[in-house]
Amino acid sequence: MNTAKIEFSECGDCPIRHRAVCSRCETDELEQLNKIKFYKSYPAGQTIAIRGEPLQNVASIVAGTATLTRSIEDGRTQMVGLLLPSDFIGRPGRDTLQYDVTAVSDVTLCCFQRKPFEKLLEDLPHVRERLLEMALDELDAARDWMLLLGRKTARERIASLLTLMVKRTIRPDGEVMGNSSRIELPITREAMANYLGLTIETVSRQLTKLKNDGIIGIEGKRAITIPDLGALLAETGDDEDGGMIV
Amino acid sequence: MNTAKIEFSECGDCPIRHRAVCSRCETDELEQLNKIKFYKSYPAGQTIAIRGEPLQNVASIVAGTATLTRSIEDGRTQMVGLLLPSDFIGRPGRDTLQYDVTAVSDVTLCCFQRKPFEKLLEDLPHVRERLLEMALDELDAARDWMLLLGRKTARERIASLLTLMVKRTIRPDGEVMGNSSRIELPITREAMANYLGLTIETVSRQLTKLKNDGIIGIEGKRAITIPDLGALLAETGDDEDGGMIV
DNA sequence: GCGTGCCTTTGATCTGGGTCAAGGAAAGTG
DNA sequence: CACTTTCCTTGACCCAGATCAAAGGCACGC
Repeated sequence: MNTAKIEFSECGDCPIRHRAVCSRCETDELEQLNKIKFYKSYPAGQTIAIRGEPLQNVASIVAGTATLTRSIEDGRTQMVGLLLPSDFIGRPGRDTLQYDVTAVSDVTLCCFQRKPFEKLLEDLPHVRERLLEMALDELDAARDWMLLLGRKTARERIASLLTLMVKRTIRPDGEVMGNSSRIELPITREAMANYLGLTIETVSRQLTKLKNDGIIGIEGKRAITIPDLGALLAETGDDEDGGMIV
Repeated sequence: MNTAKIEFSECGDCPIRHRAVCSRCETDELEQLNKIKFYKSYPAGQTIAIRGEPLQNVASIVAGTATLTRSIEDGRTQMVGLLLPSDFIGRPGRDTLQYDVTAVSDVTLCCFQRKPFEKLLEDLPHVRERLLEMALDELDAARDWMLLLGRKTARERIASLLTLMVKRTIRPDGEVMGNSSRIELPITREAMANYLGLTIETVSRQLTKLKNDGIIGIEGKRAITIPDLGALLAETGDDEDGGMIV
């Protein structure tokens, strides 16, 4: 998808930049991190890691979209995390992953061998601090998602997801979106359904309903236009302040 | 409820013991923490904190049960966390809370003023490390709950909750439960419903169904007996290994 | 003992979203 | 260009769980 979009330089000298630490890292700290980092790419659709298998590396997403899913044998699947560039995979202090990680688009990771990384952490307070912040942000996001899964209607769920996508699309260039915007859904209907706790049929139906109501426009399979962001926001079921954490 | 059960000495010299740091803290580190700690109690039903209001303190639960909930104006409410003794409330680096915190039973908190606590954190690597661990555990728990909310049937949800309760009941004395056991539900049907993304009627119906199927016994309103834990586990919809993180 | 509330159970009915089934549409492939 | 394959949409029908409504307990104060 956009593997090539983010240059090496964007990932920067410090490999877990973006939401991560590096703005606060000292040069020598970066040196240490750089010594154990390496890049790895996965084509769209490929499994990056499977629940329960020992985890060799931790990584930061440089480009592409990956998903974190949890499922039961009978096939029911729930996405529990959407990983966009700057998100972190894996966790210090755990040697197995609790979830399946899958590349949705072509994905490039900036990896660190877990053991050395953990050892390094002890000397890198900035990184540890940033990891805590990120974990807490993810926790908030997960909890917001719990409200969605437990209490929201199908239409509200779709609207919430689109809102989330818009918000997360803003970030890379730091540009603030106007009232109207256009997003490329980085995921299939199936992934959307798994994220929202719905079926693909319901996702499809609600999308067309939102289109018919003039809340969104649909261009092809993946592009959504949003003529009035406020109108979409009003469909999410959230409080005005738009509590959803991205 | 059991306010008196946990003695001051159990909370120990280090106030965020239990799941928290203190086993690894040095004596002088404990000293520092103790200087800014104080206890606070809330009767059952009382609101401990409201979403959005500035957060003065962080705290560790010493006794009782509290809930973390997120809700929308129209009354829909989703519980996003069940706080039992040893759990932590609040987060360093955020000055407002994202959720409502409510005492379900009588609750005793071990509080720290947030600002001094945050400053202290800089010098207490053990505590920071432990906070990260706890955040990651909570994240895993939240994600497991997402699977429940997104994909499980009402019966599976009830069974999962009971299983969770059993597992969390074990901890305080470290005693391993036998195959059969008895738990006191610390929460009302309404709280269960809000936790599970169901209505109280459905919760009630599924509980009686499980009773009629011999999976559980119901004694009064709050006590549940589980003659065969394996049978209950089989109803949760989870993999055999019982992946649920407590 | 007798209300008065609160929580819980049970019943009857309704409905949002699931399930099953049948077509499109776009992209690749030989 | 026909021929899969993959993804998406649409329709018809169904059912788990929501909603609406009515009783039980049980604990409390008077």
